[in-house]
Amino acid sequence: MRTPRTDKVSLHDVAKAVGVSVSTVSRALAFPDRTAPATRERILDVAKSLGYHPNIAARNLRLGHPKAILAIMPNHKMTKISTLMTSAQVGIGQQAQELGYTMNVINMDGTEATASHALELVYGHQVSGTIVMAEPPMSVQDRNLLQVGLPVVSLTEDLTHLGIPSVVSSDRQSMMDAVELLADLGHRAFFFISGPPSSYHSRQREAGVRSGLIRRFGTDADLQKYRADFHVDSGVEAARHFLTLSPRPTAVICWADETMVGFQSVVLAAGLSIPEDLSLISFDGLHVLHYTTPPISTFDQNMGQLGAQAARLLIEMIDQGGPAEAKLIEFPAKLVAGRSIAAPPT
Amino acid sequence: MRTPRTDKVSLHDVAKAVGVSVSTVSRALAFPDRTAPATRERILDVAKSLGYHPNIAARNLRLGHPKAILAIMPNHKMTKISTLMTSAQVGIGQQAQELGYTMNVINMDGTEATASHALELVYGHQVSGTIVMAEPPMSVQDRNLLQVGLPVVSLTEDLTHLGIPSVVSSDRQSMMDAVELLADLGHRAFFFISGPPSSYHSRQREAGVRSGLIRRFGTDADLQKYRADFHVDSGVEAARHFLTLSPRPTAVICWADETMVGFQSVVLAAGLSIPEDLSLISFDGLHVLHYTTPPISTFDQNMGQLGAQAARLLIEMIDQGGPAEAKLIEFPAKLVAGRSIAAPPT
DNA sequence: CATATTAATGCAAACGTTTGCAAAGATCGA
DNA sequence: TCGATCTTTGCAAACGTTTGCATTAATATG
Repeated sequence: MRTPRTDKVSLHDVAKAVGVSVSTVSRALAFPDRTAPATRERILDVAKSLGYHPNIAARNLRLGHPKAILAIMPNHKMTKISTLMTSAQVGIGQQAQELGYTMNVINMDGTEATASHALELVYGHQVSGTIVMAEPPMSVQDRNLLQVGLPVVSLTEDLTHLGIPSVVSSDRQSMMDAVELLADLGHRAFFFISGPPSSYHSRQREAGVRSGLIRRFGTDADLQKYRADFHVDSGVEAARHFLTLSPRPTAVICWADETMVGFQSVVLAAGLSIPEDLSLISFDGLHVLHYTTPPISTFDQNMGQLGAQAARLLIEMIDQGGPAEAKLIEFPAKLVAGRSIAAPPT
Repeated sequence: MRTPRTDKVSLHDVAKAVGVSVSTVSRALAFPDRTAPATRERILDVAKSLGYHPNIAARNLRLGHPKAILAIMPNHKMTKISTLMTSAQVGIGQQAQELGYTMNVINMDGTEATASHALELVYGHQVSGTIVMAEPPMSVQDRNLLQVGLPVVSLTEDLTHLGIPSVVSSDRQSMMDAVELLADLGHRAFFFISGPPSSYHSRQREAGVRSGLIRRFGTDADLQKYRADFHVDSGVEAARHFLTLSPRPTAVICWADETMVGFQSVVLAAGLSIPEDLSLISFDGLHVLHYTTPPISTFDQNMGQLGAQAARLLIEMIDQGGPAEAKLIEFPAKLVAGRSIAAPPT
């Protein structure tokens, strides 16, 4: 029967060339000591000279696992300057590679076509597990990421309530620390820039700020709040609002570095001095915050490490077959000091 | 013979359930009109109720092509704040998806293990083409990205001299435009911050600056130069050097936004005013430059578009079988005006 | 009604591997 | 020298598809 030409050299080809069966060739390559030295050598020679390279797809089909994982990246349009997710991807990829897995990547864009494409990969047995980043586990028509039965790990969001093991940063604790730090310097009036209420991180971080205030002062009455959004422009809006306040809070805590960049650009342009007039601190650890004027203090998440952990966890689940307990792994974020914090003006 | 369990439902399963042969099931799904309405309906029903989803890997094996491309991302450590390559990846992924391809991603890290892993993917027929970004086409031992015979496209670097079709930005032309712009404002003393001489882009952009000067003034004698590197810290060093110059040039052209961010942070801290004392312009279109104080003018590359184009080109080559002519596709970069340019101080 | 044409289905091979089992060949102890 | 043990190799099935060809059933034609 007609079959697509491949001009590739297969086990069969080298077997024929050596005058031996396919199985011996396969074994000569996989278990060198389970085959006679003479034949093995001949086989290796011919394989090399013919330019044989095993077809991994065929092997994986036979073995019944694709040895590949899927990384579902968040919608790129949400964020203009953040490099967080790239770091996460690098971490995932490196770890996967070390464990013998390849990485497929899908960048979400909010369209159904893309979600569908992602599901095609998992339903089509192209990958044996998925890491979802900052996106709710999707479903399109009758297909659903959670129902397919393949392992899933959530990175950056706590989805343990859905039975999904999750790797996250210590949002809450870091924000409590931020409050403590500012309070120690003498600040009493706080301004928190949140993300959208739909954002897990925003909720966590706001909760952290409030807990910090309550722990320290017994109340969070001195907290004013502005609801911003993911990307940098919403920080601009937050700043415009902030400038209308009177009296103005002296300490600004922002839920995300990207938003903070927008905020800072406006308050600087308005003539405020940082940190003399205003102390700033935020969360994420974007490298660019070291190079603003002044550098801004932020909690670094080390997303590479988180990504690697997520990959380890996922592949562990894959290798042991079936989903494990939905545990939560939390990494502490580490304060990277800038020069954006000082005592409030007297 | 024993074979790994998969608990997946295959064509065979639904065929048995319906009481029909595998081939009819396959056809019922692929060519609905080439099968009797009654059976087709029965098959579709059973397939759905059993939860059948085709195994794409098996299909691709049979068809002889993996329907996947590989994106080789540059070493992430080179760059701390740039989001360029992420945009490129998004563009590639979207375009690939539209054309029915999936995307594997490898983030280079300079280790041989990673290069080896990438080559494993292409030699193992896991992907049918490769886009390489800002990395020389790698080779490890007897394996070489170019010799395997699969299509390769270079993104951001001109590798046409190696026979590789390439998609690039108009580095040269943009830099000539930058010179023109500054000269029109009255600048006569220029400072160019280059990247490492090994960088294709750095060479191109420097050439552009020199051509621009020569075109305008007949000489590039008034150009001073500092050799920086990829990432932001080298911009810091460039600035330290710049501050020692006397008299100082009034116009600074930087080869890359990331480096510019470092440069700016230092000259601002040194008390210089931009653009009153110093005009700044650079290249890449990083979004964060809109939010520095002041915003910095830069040439935007629209990497998403470039990536999509590279993917189209690659898949075209794949579908037509075999490498095409090594053409060069150049996209013009577009000036995004900040507030970093003005007439020189008198 | 017989035959030619068309539509619907089934058979089996093929994609490139891996591996349990069996067969053949070699080695050895008595 | 003869079974018994061990090593080396081959056979064939299996992973889940697709598809050329053959076969059967249904329909049309004279």
